[in-house]
Amino acid sequence: MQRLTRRQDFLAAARAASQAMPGLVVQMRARGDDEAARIGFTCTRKLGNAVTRNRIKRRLREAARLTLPGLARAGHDYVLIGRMTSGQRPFSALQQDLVIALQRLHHTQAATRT
RNA sequence: CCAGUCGGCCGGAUGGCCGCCGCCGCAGGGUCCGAAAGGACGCGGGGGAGGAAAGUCCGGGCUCCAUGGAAGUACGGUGCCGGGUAACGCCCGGCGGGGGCGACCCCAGGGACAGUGCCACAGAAACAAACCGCCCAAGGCGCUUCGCGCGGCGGGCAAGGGUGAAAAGGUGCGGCAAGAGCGCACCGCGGCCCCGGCAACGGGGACGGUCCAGGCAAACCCCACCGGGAGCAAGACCGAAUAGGGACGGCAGGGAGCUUCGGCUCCGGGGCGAUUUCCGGCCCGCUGUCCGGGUUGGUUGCGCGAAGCCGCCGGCGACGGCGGCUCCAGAUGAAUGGCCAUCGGCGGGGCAACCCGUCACAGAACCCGGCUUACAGGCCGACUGGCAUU
Repeated sequence: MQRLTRRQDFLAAARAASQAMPGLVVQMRARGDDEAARIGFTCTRKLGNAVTRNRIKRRLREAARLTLPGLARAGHDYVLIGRMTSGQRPFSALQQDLVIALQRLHHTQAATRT
């Protein structure tokens, strides 16, 4: 899955819909095309030193790798944001957080569209 | 065995499933993304965080910019001596001072007769001082009158007390009215000579008592030596559309004047705003090809190096020389992982099997050499002081 690399894309995603969960925050933005879904990760310095931030980003990436291919929708950008809990939370729970967040985002999108 | 000092090293291990990023070999065919440059997708093999990767404090390599040489000024840095090194503010070996029974540890450790400045509080005084004091003592008064006492003009002293971080070398003897390097001895200090050492410095000798005298240079300063600036977002290359720049060609291009025949000037003309008139503003044609610059983007710089390991030789050592072997991360919104199992370490519980909890500091970003700071736990070696034993 293609990664987000431009600051512009991250800022656009931040303005769009977001869903906070115990282990992470997910942002979703509809790009308005039919291309494949893309994904980005954000870990701020608030989360800790470089080792902590790296670990959180890797767990988020692994969760996305295992979860997103079945759930991500084409034409959307997803940004996963790490939280203080992302490093210690059991991996299965973190994965479940991601699934629920995606379901909720898709649900509210469908509701506002109609 | 206990206590301690110094130096070096490690800093979880093994396996399974699923992933990520480079490299090499094979294949060189196709597909996809992109305007291009370029990138992705196959099979096999192998590699993939640290001792500090950190702080970004020094020294270099490399790159661009600047620069004729030398000297000076300003600014910044360094500061016992010798050596090591590409270089250093680093390291090694010495010296001096201080601490420890000792192994050993600590020290910005040039200059305070070049000058300026500061030395809080206390104290009389912090650079040439006299508070308490010690001593001599005029005139005066009293008495038991060739003396003594009271008091003290004036003067001497810096020993004792007191203040202080520091008060003008220390101790002792002599000396003196009282004292004082005033004299003497020893110690300290200073320059001179001799000896040892490459040197810092050490040892010895005779001499010096105006030994005119404190500390701070991490206050300014003086002296000696060193130093161009910026940094991989350095720099190099590739490179579309659009706008703008240049060259060449094609088509269109009213009149007059001047002309060195290339053009120039004036008048007219056309276009732009919903439209008409007036006034004002802006523009001077259309099109094709090519060139240069350059944005998003891409490639490179980018890892064979002051490299690592082993051995021998030289050196007290830092280190150097020779020989052999090895190839060992290369990301760029940034790979080096996620999950699980077994073992291991530590803490707690239990006689035990075992159970529960936990696993330090911390993540490469152009590359090296250092310094500093952080760090659970552990290993090895040398040495010191005790105790015990033979």
